[in-house]
Amino acid sequence: MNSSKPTESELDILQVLWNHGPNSVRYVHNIINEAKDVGYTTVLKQMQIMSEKGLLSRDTSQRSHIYAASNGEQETKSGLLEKFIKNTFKGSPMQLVMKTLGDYEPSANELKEIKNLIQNLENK
Amino acid sequence: MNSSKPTESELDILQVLWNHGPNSVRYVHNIINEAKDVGYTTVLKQMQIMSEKGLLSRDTSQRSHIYAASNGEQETKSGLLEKFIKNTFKGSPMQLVMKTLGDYEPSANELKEIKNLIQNLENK
DNA sequence: GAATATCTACGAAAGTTGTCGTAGACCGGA
DNA sequence: TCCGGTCTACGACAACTTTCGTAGATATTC
Repeated sequence: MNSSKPTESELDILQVLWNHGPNSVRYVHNIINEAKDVGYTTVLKQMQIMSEKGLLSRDTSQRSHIYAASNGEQETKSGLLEKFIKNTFKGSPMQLVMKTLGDYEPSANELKEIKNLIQNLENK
Repeated sequence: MNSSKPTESELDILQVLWNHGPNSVRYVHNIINEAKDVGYTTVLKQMQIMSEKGLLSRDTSQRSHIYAASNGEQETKSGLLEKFIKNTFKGSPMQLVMKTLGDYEPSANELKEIKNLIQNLENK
């Protein structure tokens, strides 16, 4: 259950693995380091811990271990979303949607996209 | 800046103060205790810390201090929302909205509400 | 084959969050 | 006036997160 609730910096690592597929610590560190300054062994340690927790799996057959996300991106984000809605919007997905639309005022194209999705939902 | 980014349990306290107005630790503790078991001094300590952080203000003129939320509910939630979108949805509010609608499939009435909001946004 | 670079493993430390126990002040009723 | 209840303040602790230094093993290069 904890596996679907990564912390903030764990999420950074997962994003890299989701976007680029299974990779080494070196690779992940390079990507993350572009956005924020962090030591190599910091990322290494974090990925080892994530491995223990079950968030990542790893292939240790080569000297440089290859890590992969255990759970899918959508599944994991659904877990985080649920928790966020519960904590911040009293469990009401609608409140979240309404506030997001209100706060960020989507472009005409984006509104179209949403309307399409709503259309699909209505036809169910 | 930190003032608009309360932690989970800080948010619990803020919800009570937003919903019921300025109140004592005793009052807040009673409400929170209905939902989850937590000691009185735990809530007290937390509210004292929130006071130091600036999340709460307090009136100490009576023996029982009265606490009030420093920042508004909508403002605070906007801050949390922004952070969540940044961490989890690469900063894209649309991704969040689409995923929420997909995950929770709102009722016909709720869809109507969203369409109304979209209508309003289009007329701007 | 010696020096250099790269990797993992381990341990430690600092910061954050959430939790309470205890002490001491104060208040209200018997 | 004394006792039980209530209040704040203080400090401590455990769990979790984030960070990295160092050591030792293994490749790579000249």
